[in-house]
Amino acid sequence: MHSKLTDHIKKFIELTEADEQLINSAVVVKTVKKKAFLLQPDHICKELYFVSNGCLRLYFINKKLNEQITQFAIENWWLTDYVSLDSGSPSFYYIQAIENTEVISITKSKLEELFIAVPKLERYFRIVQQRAFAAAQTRIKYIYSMSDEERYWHFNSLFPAFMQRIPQYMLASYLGFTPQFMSKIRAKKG
Amino acid sequence: MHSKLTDHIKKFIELTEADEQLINSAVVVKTVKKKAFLLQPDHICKELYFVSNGCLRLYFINKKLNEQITQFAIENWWLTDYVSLDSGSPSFYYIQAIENTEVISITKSKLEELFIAVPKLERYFRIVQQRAFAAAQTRIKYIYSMSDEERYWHFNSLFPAFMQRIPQYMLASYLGFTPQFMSKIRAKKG
DNA sequence: CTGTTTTATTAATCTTGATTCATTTTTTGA
DNA sequence: TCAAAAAATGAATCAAGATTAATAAAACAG
Repeated sequence: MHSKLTDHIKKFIELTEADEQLINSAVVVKTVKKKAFLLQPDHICKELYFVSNGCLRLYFINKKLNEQITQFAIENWWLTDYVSLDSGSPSFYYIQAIENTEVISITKSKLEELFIAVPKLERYFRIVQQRAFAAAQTRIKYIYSMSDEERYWHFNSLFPAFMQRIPQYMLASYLGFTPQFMSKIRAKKG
Repeated sequence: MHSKLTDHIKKFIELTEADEQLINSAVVVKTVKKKAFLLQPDHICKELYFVSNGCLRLYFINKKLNEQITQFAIENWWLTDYVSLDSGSPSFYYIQAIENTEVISITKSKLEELFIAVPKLERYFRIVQQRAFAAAQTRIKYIYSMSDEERYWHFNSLFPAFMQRIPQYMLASYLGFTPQFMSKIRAKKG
């Protein structure tokens, strides 16, 4: 019994058939239509989402009442509001499907049970979290070492396929500038 | 046999006396004089540092040849360049002591051995990494929802004691603006 | 102590990217 | 298939914070 999730886990640790069954019976597969929400502000985030198919965005509404995207998640990425999940405090975020999406969802409490039943999963999540933090370190470095225009071209060169997949205004939001400024940049070079 | 590190670990998981001995014999205590370096660019980062006393900063030199600080670490915080550590690629960063500092240092390879000898340490590091990532999520939210001036006052209200501890120009660097702008802000209100 | 380095301040000018508002193009759903 | 909504573009003006340059104050080493 395998799933996109256990396939992913097996890239990092070994799983027995029994482990896989424990994992797959702890999770729930959810199909999320484009524009549907998995999390909304003021709700307490109780689940982690592993994208098996499609694309999610994490965003909040800023003081100017604009959507500010802070993360995307595509296939094989985990997404959740760890602040709300860890502390039990209400979230400030929306998690929304950008495309029709399939996620493998696990609740915080089921995950804690799973860590007891399959302790080596701690290792998998330790590695995943370490990589996520490394990515965040790198992102903060980019934020503080490139202008907005440079970050646009940089993102462009690193993830051309992803850029085809999302509306431009969402990338502008993620990169922290306005759609108008993005048009200006694009008009210049290409 | 305890240390500041095992005390910290015991806040998250239980350790036997034997576990503690294994941990403490895998690590090395280093005293780092103010302004001394634990990591410099072009070197491959092979160690993780747990600050038992003092204060470190992680920074790189940006295109304008200024120091850009991206992280601080005080007592009970881990600091390393996870990108270089994970991938074995040369680092872009400096890790430098801001004060005379004592760190508990462990190499990547010793840590891997320790994970085999004391598997429950995976859980400790999983939790530590998850919190670090949650902090990074929050930081990115602040970067994209407050002006530089707002972030200054916000930091000021959250960490007044830490502000006493570091030169102002380092905080300006961490917050992503110039010392001149910081003086302007301070002259206004406080 | 005292000269030197490090840190902080002030002010004038300049730049990047925001804002506002209008228009055009593309996508979507009934 | 076509109206309506969503997404992208364009241009004029504006503002937050950078740059430059000079000075002042504090910390430090010999």
